[in-house]
Amino acid sequence: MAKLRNINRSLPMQLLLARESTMSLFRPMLRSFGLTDQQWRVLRVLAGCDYVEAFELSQRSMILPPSLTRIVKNLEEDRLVKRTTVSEDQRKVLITLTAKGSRKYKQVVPESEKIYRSIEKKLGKPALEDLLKQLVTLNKNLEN
Amino acid sequence: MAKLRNINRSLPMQLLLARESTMSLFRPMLRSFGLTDQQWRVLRVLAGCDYVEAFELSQRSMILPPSLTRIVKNLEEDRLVKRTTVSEDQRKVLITLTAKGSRKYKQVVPESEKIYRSIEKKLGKPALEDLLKQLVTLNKNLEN
DNA sequence: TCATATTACTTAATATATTAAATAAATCAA
DNA sequence: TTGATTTATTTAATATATTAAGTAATATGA
Repeated sequence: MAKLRNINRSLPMQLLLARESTMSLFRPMLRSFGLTDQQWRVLRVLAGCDYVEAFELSQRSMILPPSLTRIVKNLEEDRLVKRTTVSEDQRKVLITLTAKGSRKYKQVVPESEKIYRSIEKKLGKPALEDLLKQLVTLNKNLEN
Repeated sequence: MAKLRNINRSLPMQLLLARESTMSLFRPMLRSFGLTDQQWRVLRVLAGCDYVEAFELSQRSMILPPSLTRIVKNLEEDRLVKRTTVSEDQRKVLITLTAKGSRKYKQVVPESEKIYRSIEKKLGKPALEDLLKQLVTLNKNLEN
């Protein structure tokens, strides 16, 4: 019978496993701040600039537009972000962090970095750097 | 303000991106066979053995038990898998591939391998091997 | 042996992913 | 200028993820 490669030799499976091993270290911390993984990705992008268009936010947070609509709605109900429209193009939606959102972000950052450093310690900084470099290369080469 | 590392230097984000770049190559093919990513992961594990307990299937397909319950139910409705219980321990559920499921698996395998080889070509076999090795190491070292 | 704990799985509730279709504003072409 | 197209986002429908709680079968210990 046609045999598929073993899971240990499957790039998609190893990437899934790696993503899970990694996120499982951050998840409890994020939950303790009342944030889902995706909500944190959104806050993180918003913290880097004054406002972002929905489409760009979708790209940069790696969340598809339909999911983003709901996530932003929930974040808005929690008063962490604010949606506005820009008069020059009424189709576009701009999203910004509120003061409360900014405070939340600042609370999470040091905890996140703490976990990141513990990962660096477990893997070794050179190995981590090397892995990151290879992932960036892969992402560039598989870009559609 | 406390600043978080850039996304290009974030292991979780690069892993997410890499997983997406990779899966986006397989997804259209799987959909053309009427399979979701997760359904394929299940079929793939089942193809490797006569029967699997639900818990082991969950582990090996990287799908949490509550999701697996529904996925197996849907696969069962499509007549691709079958659920049975074993009398020695009535709590356990054994899942097996049906003949139809096995045929589906055999149809997908060569298409999957074709895509895999195209990835090997894009990245270079040594780079891919190296990346896989590093991911396996990461997964081992971050194991909880 | 019988109450208690554990195991294996399912249900439930909420959040997100994916694909397609809908909507409304902006642009383009005749 | 107006009808057709494109763009930006939202809605809808179905599938999956995550966490907590529930259920039934099995194992454990006094």
